[in-house]
Amino acid sequence: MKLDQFENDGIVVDKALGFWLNRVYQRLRTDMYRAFAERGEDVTPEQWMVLIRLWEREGLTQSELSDLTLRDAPTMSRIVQGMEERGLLERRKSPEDARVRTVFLTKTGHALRKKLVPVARMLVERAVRGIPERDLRTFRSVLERMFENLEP
Amino acid sequence: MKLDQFENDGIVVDKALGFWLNRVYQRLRTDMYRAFAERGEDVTPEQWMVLIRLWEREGLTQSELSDLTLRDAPTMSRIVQGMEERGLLERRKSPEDARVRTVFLTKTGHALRKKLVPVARMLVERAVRGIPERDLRTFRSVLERMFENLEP
DNA sequence: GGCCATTACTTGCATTGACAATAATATACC
DNA sequence: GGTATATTATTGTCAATGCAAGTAATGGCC
Repeated sequence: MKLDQFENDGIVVDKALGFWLNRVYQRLRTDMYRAFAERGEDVTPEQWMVLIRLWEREGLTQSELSDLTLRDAPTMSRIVQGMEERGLLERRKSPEDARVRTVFLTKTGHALRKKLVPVARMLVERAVRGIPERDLRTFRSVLERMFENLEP
Repeated sequence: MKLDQFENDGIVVDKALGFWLNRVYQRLRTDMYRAFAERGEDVTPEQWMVLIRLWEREGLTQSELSDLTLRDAPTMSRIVQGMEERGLLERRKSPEDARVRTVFLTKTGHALRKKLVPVARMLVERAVRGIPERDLRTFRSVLERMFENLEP
């Protein structure tokens, strides 16, 4: 199908930023999920984001994880619940504040680091293959600027 | 929170492409959904993509819509089903091929065009505000290249 | 000390999404 | 013509998401 084929009051669909962002984001996400699954690890990209944060620092609260990953509280609640059921982490009631649940990795959760980090790195390398470093810097700066431009 | 704070075997999280893609895509999507909702139209961004294709050409089959929007068949089946229940479109059995259901807009579906296109255009304008045209071209070409680099 | 707003988390509901499996129909090939 | 294969669409399952509403605990303020 030829690109630039659909025009709607000036919105050329196949050139629309949202269209391409969705396209690339979705495919990147699916690739990552499949790559993990192929290695026998049923870890979603969203769980991966949580793992990365916890490898760096354990004992984060759910709301800290929400902020760091830009998910709302209900979503984070369910993600960590799923990860707990899978044995990747455990939640402990904070002794200082009974409302808070702090999150700690299990042995399994820690072990995934060695296994999955190279896979993720390989995916990124493949995604950016052949793209000049200069263009990637521009790409990133445009993303950051777009993010600032959007709703707070 | 300072950026570049989390490093995992060389993956600097807050610089990671996937992280930023997700960030921007998610926020763009949510902004669009809210902008439509504020104007009283309960249209999701995914339904919006379908509308755009149908405004351009009616009578597309579900599988054509799947291809055009990069959704798989079950997802498209449910999206158009939801839109049909909302009265935005109707599905008709193809006379040539009994397996196929072709999709046509209702009056309501057509009417949304005038109402929502300016909203979408406003969102894009806000998102790219202050970004040089040159950088946007680079941005788009990087997205396209990344898409090619990923799984077919 | 006691009310009240705030915060942390959970649950409910609806949509999107991927994958697997199924039903119905069409096409290819012998 | 008849069987095998492919295509179109649907349903089921599970996870992620946003919003709204609810629960529990904290903290401020009088």
